[in-house]
Amino acid sequence: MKKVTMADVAKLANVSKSTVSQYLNKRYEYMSEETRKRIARAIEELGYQPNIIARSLKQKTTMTIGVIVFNILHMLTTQVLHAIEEACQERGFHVIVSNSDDDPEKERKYIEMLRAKQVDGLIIFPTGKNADVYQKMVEERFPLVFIDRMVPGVKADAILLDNQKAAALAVEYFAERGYKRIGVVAPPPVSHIIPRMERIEGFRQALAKKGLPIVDDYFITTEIPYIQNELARLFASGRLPEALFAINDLTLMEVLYFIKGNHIKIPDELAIISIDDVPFAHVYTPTLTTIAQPTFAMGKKAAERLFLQIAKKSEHQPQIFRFSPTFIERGSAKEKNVIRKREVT
Amino acid sequence: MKKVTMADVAKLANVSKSTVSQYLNKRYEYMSEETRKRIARAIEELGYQPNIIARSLKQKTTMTIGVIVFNILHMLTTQVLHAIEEACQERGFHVIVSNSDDDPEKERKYIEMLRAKQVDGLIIFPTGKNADVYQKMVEERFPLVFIDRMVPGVKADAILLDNQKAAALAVEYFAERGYKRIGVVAPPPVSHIIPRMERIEGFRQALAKKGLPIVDDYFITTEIPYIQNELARLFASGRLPEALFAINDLTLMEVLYFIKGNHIKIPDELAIISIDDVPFAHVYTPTLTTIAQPTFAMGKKAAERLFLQIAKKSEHQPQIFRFSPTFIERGSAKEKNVIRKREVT
DNA sequence: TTGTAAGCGTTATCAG
DNA sequence: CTGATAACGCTTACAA
Repeated sequence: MKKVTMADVAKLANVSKSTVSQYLNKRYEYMSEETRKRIARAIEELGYQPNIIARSLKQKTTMTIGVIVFNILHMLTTQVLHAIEEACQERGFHVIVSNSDDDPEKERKYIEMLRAKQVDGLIIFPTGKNADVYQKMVEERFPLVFIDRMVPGVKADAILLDNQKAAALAVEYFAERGYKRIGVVAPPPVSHIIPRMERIEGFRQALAKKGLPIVDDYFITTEIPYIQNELARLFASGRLPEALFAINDLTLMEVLYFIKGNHIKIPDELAIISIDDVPFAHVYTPTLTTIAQPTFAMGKKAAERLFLQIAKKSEHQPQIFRFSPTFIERGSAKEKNVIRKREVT
Repeated sequence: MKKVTMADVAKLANVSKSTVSQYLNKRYEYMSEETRKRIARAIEELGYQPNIIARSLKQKTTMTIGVIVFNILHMLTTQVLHAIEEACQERGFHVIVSNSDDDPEKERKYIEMLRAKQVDGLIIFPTGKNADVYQKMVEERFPLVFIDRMVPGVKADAILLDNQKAAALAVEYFAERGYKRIGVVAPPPVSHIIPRMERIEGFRQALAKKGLPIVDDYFITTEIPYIQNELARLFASGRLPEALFAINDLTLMEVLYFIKGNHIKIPDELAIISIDDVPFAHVYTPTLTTIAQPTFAMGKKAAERLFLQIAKKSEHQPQIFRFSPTFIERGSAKEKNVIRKREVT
């Protein structure tokens, strides 16, 4: 498959490459109707397709951005990706998606590769463990925005949920309905995963603020695969809380699985609120009360901030954006201690 | 932000660009220990990063493939994308993801753009409406594989579910358990969306084969937003079937929503089987009997076939791969007409 | 209004 | 073992 190049078109149309180039870049203002047509015909005839790689080399811009996610199967990821893709589409950008699998090594390698490929900017759901690499990028003024997680000390744009508020929303809702023994389910808090810390800490503080007991046993913070065990142990000992706050969709799934396996009734025996408005929340029985992240808005904002940086690399003031969660009241948490008839919610 | 190039490294190391190039491509066989070290040091010192764009221009290969999906929020898409990404990762390829939104125009534009960007191949979840464009690619021997849907007349690799079998699996399961009035829920059958046709037709044929009545009213084939209405109309008229086959995750959600709104009992009043093993199938009440697509295997296969084509463009025999669905028996369809105690499944 | 020629940062082909 | 030198396909001054 002989690639046809600009030179071929030029030859056929009897003009020079530069004229063809002008044509392609729609600068036909100073071009005779005549030549324009000849070029158009030549292009048509040869089935010419410009080679953007060559152009990129010259222009030093690829109209491509990279997105590195740490968990491509996470619901938040999918939705944010969707928003980013859409925003890019509008501006003629393309998106290279890479999955770091929450492995800092992989993440580092991807950043390097993507930059070698000359992407115009990077949106990262950071593992949090490559502060040096991130820092280098901001020093070089390479367009960068973090999303979902941020990295302390690295002065870059970050798009985050107001995690503390999300936790408070859950606790307050429970508290106002008479729940006292409230637990949280999360992966282990580790210092470089900020949202996790904020959600767990926010939960603790909200509890304190409401004057509710803080019981260590009710902090189920262990890796996803062990959550079942932990929950089972509590249950067996008869010390299960009355309400549970699941800090994301993955932990929610574990909680639901546990509940199902043990024939526990929601919300009567155990009330549930989770962050992330899972797609089946409204068809589940009972319907699930959740705290939604504005995923679409977040993705869009991330893209916008990136474009801003790309447009004027120099004086960009990095900023942290906290998005407010939305409380979606459904049926998995209700007034406590009220006898009601059995109903489908 | 002066980009440091190979020339800079060469100068600092006191060698020529070609030598540096050799070094970068790990051809140090014929290189003195001495120069190698000098180059390494120079690279280190300058923080040199190769520019892959330049290399691509020369080598005519970008180590990048494009994936065009028609619905980025569909569960199948997410999972297949994950598999593709992983396969690419292993071979050092990158993936540009684009969403055609099932709009042929957009799809066409994307194909063009991506090819202009010199991607080494394309994996497409086709809208089905751009036969001419697809055809041109196969004629040019441009690496291409279709997934999920295929395009009649276009001789390209296609990775598909055995849709007929999937439908038969559902019908047989229902039939063997005494269900007679079985319906299907799907978007409208249109000739260019093959899996839809195959699933609906497969359903019809399986019904015939089992000697079950084929009732027009039980073919609920309308756009997603109208499914509720359609279902409601049937329900109001008292002619709701005993069992429903949902042809994908999106239609399943509609069915579940309807059921929930009308307090219908699964499986006693209405049994359900769907294609796509939704993530909440095992925590739903009752648990959901589904027909899973081997999404991961399909994505992997798609990538493999594409790499095969990329490796030896010339003699590639296009092939259609039919993947067998897996029946996952859970609780949303049971023996019919048997009184059982109420149980949590 | 159009052509010439010099890059862009690599790789590849040959000499040396 | 190393170095010139010519591509790769396009853009962009600068001429004409």
